[in-house]
Amino acid sequence: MVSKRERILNAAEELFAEKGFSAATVEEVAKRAGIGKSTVYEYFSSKDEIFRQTLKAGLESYLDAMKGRLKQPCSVRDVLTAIGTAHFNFVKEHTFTARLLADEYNDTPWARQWLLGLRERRIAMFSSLIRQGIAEGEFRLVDPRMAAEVLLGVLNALCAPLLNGKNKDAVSLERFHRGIAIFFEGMLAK
Amino acid sequence: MVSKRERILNAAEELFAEKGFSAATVEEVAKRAGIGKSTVYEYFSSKDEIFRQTLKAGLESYLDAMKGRLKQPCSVRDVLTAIGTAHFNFVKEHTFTARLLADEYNDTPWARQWLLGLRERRIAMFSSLIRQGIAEGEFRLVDPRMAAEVLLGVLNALCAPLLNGKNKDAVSLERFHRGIAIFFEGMLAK
Amino acid sequence: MVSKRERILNAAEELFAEKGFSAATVEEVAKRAGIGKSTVYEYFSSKDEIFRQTLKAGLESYLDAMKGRLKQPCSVRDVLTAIGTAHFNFVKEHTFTARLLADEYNDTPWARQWLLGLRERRIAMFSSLIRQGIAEGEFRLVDPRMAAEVLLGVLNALCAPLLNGKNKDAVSLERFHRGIAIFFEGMLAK
Amino acid sequence: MVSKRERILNAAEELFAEKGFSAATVEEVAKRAGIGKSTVYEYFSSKDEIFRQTLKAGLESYLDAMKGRLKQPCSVRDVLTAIGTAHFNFVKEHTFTARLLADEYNDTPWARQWLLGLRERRIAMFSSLIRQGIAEGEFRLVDPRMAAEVLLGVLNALCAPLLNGKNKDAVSLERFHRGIAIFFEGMLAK
DNA sequence: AATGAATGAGCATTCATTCAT
DNA sequence: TATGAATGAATGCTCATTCAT
Repeated sequence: MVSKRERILNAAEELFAEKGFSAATVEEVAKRAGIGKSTVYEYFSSKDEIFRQTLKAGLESYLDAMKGRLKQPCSVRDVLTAIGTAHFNFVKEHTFTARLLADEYNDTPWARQWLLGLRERRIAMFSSLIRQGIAEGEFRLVDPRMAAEVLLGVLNALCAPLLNGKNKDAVSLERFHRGIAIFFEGMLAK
Repeated sequence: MVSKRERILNAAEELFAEKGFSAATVEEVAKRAGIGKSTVYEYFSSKDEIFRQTLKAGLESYLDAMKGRLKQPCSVRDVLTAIGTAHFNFVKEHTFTARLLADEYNDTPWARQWLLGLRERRIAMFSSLIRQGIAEGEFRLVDPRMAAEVLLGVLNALCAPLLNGKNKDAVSLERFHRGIAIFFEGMLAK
Repeated sequence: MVSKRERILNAAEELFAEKGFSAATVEEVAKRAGIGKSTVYEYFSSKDEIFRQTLKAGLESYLDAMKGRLKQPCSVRDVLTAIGTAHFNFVKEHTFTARLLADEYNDTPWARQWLLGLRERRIAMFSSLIRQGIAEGEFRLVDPRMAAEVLLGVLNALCAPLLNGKNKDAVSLERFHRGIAIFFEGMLAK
Repeated sequence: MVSKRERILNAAEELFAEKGFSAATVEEVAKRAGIGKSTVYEYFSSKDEIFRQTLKAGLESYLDAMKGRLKQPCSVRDVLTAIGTAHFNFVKEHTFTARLLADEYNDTPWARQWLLGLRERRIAMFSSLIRQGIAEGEFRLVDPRMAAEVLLGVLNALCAPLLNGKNKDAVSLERFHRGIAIFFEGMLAK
C-alpha cells in the first residue's frame, strides 16, 4: 500500500500540473488524496513545502530514469539517443511531472530557480557527451553547450504532444527517433 | 500618449509574466498602470478577460513581427532563418510577452488551449515552408510537420536564455544563427 | 456621525474586554461594528494591530481624563482625591477600556508589556505627588513609591465592582471616597 | 512520584498563566507534561475542564495556605498581617497560580465568575475579621466590607511586582509589611 | 469616465477532539 | 492505559468584484 505522504505528493503533482501552483488548493489536494484537509498538514508544513517536495520527488525520479544510460560502449549518438528515449518514456509515464519539469513554469519565483537549475544539469550532461563526440570525430566542430541547448529543445518539442494531446498513445517512439535524427544529421562530421 | 487600456494591458503583461496569472492581483495591475483599481473594470469585465486580451495582444504583436518575411524570392532556408531571426528579436524586445507565449503555461486551462492554438499556427507556417523546401529539392524527404516541431523546439531552446538570464545582451544573434544551422544541416538534401 | 475606524475600535474594545483578545474573532468585531469582515482590514492591517490601536486609544483617553487635575492650589490629599475621582468616573464611563487597562491582562505578551508601562506611569505620577506631600509635612515619612503602589491597589479594588457588578449604579462615589480615606488616614502625619 | 494528572495540571497552570487560556494549546500542555496529546483526554474531558480543575486546584492550594492563621489569640491586626504574609508567600511560591487568581482574568466568562466567587470568599474572610476588630475597639468604625476590599487591593498591589518583575527576590517581605502598615494606620481607632 | 470604499466568497492554516491500536 | 494519526470546524486574511459618488 502506498504511504499517505506519497498519496499527497501524487495528488499534488497532478493538480499543480493541471492548474498551476496558485490555482490549486490544499483542499483539492486532500480530496484527491482521499484524506481530510488538515491531515495534509501532518505531513507537510505548508502549501509551499508540498510544492517543494513534489518538485524534488519529480526531479529525482527524472534523474533516476536517466541513470545507467551514460557509459555504454557505443557511439555518442547512441548514448544520446538512449537518453532521449528515456526522456520520452519518462514523459509518457509521468506526464504531470514532465509538465512541471518543462522549461517554462511561471508561477513562483523560487520554483523557477529550481527548475532552471535542473535545466542546467541536463545541458551539462548533454554538452559533456557532445564534447566527447567531437573529440572522437563523430560530430563536427560546434559549440558543445549550444548544441546541447538545441538538443534539449528538440526533445522538448517532440514530447510536447504527450503533454497536451488527448491521444498520447498515437505519439510514437519511432516518430520521436526520426525527429532527433534531424539533429544528429546536422551534427555529423561530413 | 498611450491609452489607458494599453497601460493596463502592459502592466498586466509584465505581472502575469513575472508571477503567473493566479498570483498576480488586479490591484497590482492597477497600481502599475498608475490608475485606480476599479478603473480597470471600466475597460475589462474581469481578471480573466484581462488575461485573454493580454494574450491576444501579445499574439497579434508576435504574428505581426513575423509578417512580410514569408514570400521572399530566395531559398526556404533563408525564409525560415528570417522568421527565426524575427522570433529572436521579438523575444529580446518583448521578453514578458514571450514568456507568456512560451510553450508551457500552466495556470489556467483555457489559456493553455489558446496557446496550443498559437503553437499549431506556428507549426503550420513552418511545415508549409518546409514542404515547399522539400518539393524544391532544397531539403531532404522528412515529415514536414515533425520537422516543423523540431524547428520550433530549436527556436525556443535558443531563446530560453533571453527569458531567464540576467545578461540578456550577452546572448548574440550570431550564436542563435549557428544554433539553427545545426537544424538546417540536418535538413539539407545530401 | 462616528467614523468607521472608530466603530471598529469601539466594537473591538468591547469584545476584547468581554472575551479576551484570543477568544474574540475579527468576524465578531466586524458584525458588532455593523460592517463586513474584510472592511476591517481596510482600516487595520491585522488583528494584532486592532488590539494595539484599541489599547492606544484607551490609554490616551484615560490619560486625558487625568489631565488638569494635577496642579491645583490645595492639599496633596485633595489632588490625589481628584485624580482618584477621575479614575472612578472613567471606569464608570468606559467600563470596557477600564477592564483592558486593569493591572492583569494575561493574553498576549506584548500587550502585557504595554500595560505594565502604563502602570509605571501612573505610579510615577502618584509617587511624585506623595513625595511632595511628605515634603510639605502633610504626609508622614514613607517610601513614596510603595505608597503609590498601595494607592493604586486601593483605587483598583474600589473600582472592581464597577467592572463586574450588574448594578453599577449602586456603586457610589461617596463609598469610593470613604475607601480612599482609609489610605489617607494611614498616610497623615500624626 | 507525581501523578500524571498532576503533571498535566502543573503544565496547564504554567501555560495558562503565561499565554492565557485561549492562546495555550492542549498539545503544548501535553508536551510540557511529557505525555502524548490524547493522554490528556484520559484525565480531563476537555480543555475547559482542564482549566476548571487548574483553577480549583489553585484555589484550594491558596485557601490551604491561609488556613490555621485565623483563630490565634492575638490582635486582629496580627491575624490580618499573618494572612497577608501567607498571601505574599503564596504568590512568591506559586507565581503562576497567583496570576490565574489575580482579580482580572479576561479570557472566559465562566472563569471570571469562578474567580469572582473566590474574591467574595476572601472579602468575606477579611470583613469578618475587620468587624471583629471594630467590635473589640481595635479599629475605628468603618464599613467592614469596604475596608476588606481596600485591604485586598493593597495586598494585590504590593504583590504585583512578584508577578511581572524579573527580580522577584528583590521584593522583600519587609517592604510588604510596611505597605500594609499604611492600611492599618488608617484603620486604627484614634 | 474614474475611483475610493466596501464586501462575500474563498484559502491556508490551526486546534480541540476522536479513533484505532 | 497510552498514544500517534486523523479530521472538521473555525479563524485570520486576501482578492476579485460591485457600489456610490
